Amino acid sequence: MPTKIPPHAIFRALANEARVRVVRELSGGGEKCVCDLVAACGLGWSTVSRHLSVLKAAGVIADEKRGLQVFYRLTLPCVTNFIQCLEKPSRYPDFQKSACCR
Amino acid sequence: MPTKIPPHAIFRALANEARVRVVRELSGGGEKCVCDLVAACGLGWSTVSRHLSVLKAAGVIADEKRGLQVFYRLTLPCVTNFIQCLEKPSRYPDFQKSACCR
DNA sequence: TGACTATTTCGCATTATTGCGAAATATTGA
DNA sequence: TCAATATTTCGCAATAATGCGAAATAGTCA
Repeated sequence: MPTKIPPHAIFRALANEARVRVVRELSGGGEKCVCDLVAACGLGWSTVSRHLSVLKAAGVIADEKRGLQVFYRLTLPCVTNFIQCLEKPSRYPDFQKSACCR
Repeated sequence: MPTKIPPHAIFRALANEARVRVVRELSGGGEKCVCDLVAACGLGWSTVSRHLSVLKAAGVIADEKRGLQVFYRLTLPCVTNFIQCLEKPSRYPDFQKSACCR
């Protein structure tokens, strides 16, 4: 059982456009190899690899090596839900009336 | 209507222990003055004030001045839900079996 | 074994974040 | 108007994050 990672550390792991893009790519439960994620991010391999290690250290994703390739998958599906909530058009209502994430 | 703030910017706003603490203090829909939040964070006034401006710029909280004091409230309740999810003990299961945020 | 492929690690330069204290701003009440 | 209170803004120093390319590592296959 991994050590408990505090919420702000999870947020920190997600506080980057490329890392959110990785989460998006993995949303739905599928796996992607690093090559796919590099293509999706539009950044260098070494950069994406480090982003992946940040997400993995935070417990957001997990990896599995098969042959030459490493495949990543999402381990924290609620992140997907939350991102979807953040993208609803009705995102800025008053607390009382909010339909966001409910 | 404020400009749409991308998810990673929301995550960035929450990527700090003090700012998450502020969100916690405001969870439930109540208001708090800056003095309360300074006490809750255990940091200097100027530091907390800047944290509040970061959260406000991200659309996570809103402020209202009444008399000498400024009161803050949460505008994005799904953040509370997400934090609660992150704190569930069953946070690190496999994607398939996860009960997190469901 | 040796070449090839996929990925990670390292070191660097640039930029962003964090916390502080001092100073500025705004509101209230004598 | 003047002083007191509540909060924000500013400038600074220290630390962290970001992206890159080069080099290292690991697995596959001839």
